[in-house]
Amino acid sequence: MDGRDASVPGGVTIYEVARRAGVSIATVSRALRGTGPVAADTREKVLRAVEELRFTPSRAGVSLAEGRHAANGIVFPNLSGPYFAEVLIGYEEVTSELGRSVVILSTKGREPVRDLVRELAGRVDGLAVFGSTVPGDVVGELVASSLPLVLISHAPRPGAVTLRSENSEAARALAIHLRGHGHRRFVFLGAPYATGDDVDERWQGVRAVLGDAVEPVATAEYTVESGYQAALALLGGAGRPEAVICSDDEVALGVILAAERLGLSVPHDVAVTGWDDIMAARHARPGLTTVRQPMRELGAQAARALDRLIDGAGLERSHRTLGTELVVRDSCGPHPPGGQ
Amino acid sequence: MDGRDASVPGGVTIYEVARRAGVSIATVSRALRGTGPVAADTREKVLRAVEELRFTPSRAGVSLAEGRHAANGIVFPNLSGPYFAEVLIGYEEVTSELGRSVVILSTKGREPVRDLVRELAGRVDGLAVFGSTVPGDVVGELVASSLPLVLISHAPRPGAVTLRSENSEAARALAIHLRGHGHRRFVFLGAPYATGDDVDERWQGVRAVLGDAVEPVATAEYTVESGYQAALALLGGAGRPEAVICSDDEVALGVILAAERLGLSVPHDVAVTGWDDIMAARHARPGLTTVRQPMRELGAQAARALDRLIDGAGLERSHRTLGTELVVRDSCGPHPPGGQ
DNA sequence: TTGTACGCGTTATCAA
DNA sequence: TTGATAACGCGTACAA
Repeated sequence: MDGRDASVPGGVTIYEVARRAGVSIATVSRALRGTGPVAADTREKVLRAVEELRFTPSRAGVSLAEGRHAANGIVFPNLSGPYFAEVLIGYEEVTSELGRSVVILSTKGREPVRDLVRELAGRVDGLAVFGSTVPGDVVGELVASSLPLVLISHAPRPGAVTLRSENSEAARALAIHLRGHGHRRFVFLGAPYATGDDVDERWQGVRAVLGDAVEPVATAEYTVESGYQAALALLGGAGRPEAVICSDDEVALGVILAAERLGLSVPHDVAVTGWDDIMAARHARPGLTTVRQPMRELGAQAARALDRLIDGAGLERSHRTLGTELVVRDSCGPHPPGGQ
Repeated sequence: MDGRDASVPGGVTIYEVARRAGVSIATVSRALRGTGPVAADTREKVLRAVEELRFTPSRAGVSLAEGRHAANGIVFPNLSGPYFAEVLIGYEEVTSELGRSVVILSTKGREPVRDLVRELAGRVDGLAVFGSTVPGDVVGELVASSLPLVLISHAPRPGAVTLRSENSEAARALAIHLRGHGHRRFVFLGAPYATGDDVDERWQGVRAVLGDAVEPVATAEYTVESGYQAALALLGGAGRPEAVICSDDEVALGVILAAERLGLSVPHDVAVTGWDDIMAARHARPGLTTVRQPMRELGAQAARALDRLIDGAGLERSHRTLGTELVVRDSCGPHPPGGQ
């Protein structure tokens, strides 16, 4: 028993197993994969040799011969907040269940994104890409290529399978709820970066209801820190809005922190809402009113769609929208006890 | 221009590029990799053909020829909390910078972990594995194999490179600080699962200072929810401890929630401390006293150590401990204004 | 400066 | 039931 591994460099090969078992490599392959007939005692010999040599087929050899990598990739901007991590959890779980490995790529602050994506594309059978993580032309290149592709949180796009959570209706419902609290002057904090992305849909939905009563204000990023900084300016000066509708929960948590810092009460002095329903939204004080988005399910469905695409099970529905749910807690305004 | 990709199945091959450019595959390879001499105009022709055909070398072919995967793996239990995600961020960043892809594997709730790890091991040049994610015999198998291996948050182990944050001293410092607040009856919530893991070191350090004054209490998991449930029982009954020292921040946040639910004030009625200094620790109310652990750095150093191991730059220090820092906020007890 | 040809580790076809 | 052997796509001595 020598402790060599079957990794590419200097690993045990199928030839050594074959020699040790006194058979040909074809027989070893058949015995291991269960393809084709193998006599019971022959199989025994082979399995023994495999065990003694600790043989694992070289993945590169298998990939080359099989014509597939048995791996899928996923591209996201970063993993700092809960959102992408949650989606990744769902994606990894399903992909792994389907017998494929998961290769990740974070694009945040990295330069030739095109090269990185190409490199990744070359080692997987399919790719899931978050909207807004990759320049449009690179997406175009991917779409043009024959590589199975799913775009997460992305608007419908011809030639690609897209997937996202519902934004517009939930945004309307949220705006209506806030107006019901009697708020009149709103700010949408975390203004959208790109037309058609998730945040843009939320903004459009909110504006459709509130019209000129809501003003968009940008943040540097969709993070707690950015929300905090933006809110210090927003809430500290004159003309403080009555309600701050945030692009997402992290920004909203930053606003709550800023309000506390400024000695303002949420929701009495200012109402705050988020989006996503990350875990901290429930734990925040006051509890954060938000829109729940099925983050893991988003990743899981992306993985399943990709699998179907790879297995070429016909053309599948090219766009899918997952349901969301308004979660009313205490940050949006006072509710009568026993009510909603 | 035909939109075929260079993925394994049916991709454009180097032969087609060579034919189109009117050269041999050797020249194409040289032109692309910069190995060996190529005439300027020849290179032009090759690059043009590459662009027109959208050629990307098949990763499987390259891996087989080069004898390396240009990919590293990482094994963790799950990605639910910030801890593993943060370490992963550091790991991915450095690994990517070093020109390698990152393949992830989550073991939580998955069954033949040994098979999954073997599968992963077969497609990477090196592996980072969190302590306690993989059965001991599987770790043994990995150590015995020739695959470069780094164990994160793991005790020193002959034959493997290990890496962890400092626990014992910080735990002592924390315990001493708490005793300084006048607390006398302690619970360590989130009792260790395994001897020698991070939490065990924390527990040992705390007990070394507090002796019989501290009692270990287990939680189902190291999560907010588990901490919450455990704390409901712990704080709701008789004999409530004066201070709850938690295995990590998430459990501690659960305790704070439970205290609030029970109408108890932190730190007045009960002091609470965590470990890790995740972002929510700062945002919690009261601010959570904790021990800061350099999570990203842990991942980054694991990646670098693995790289050195792979490039065979001699035997490197086989165990490394990263510094931690006691972060005193308000959850551990009242501090004089202007103090600490 | 360029091309031929072999090797990398598998899978799978086709004879035997 | 088994064994030669031809792909698979690429890198690279070695020869030209």
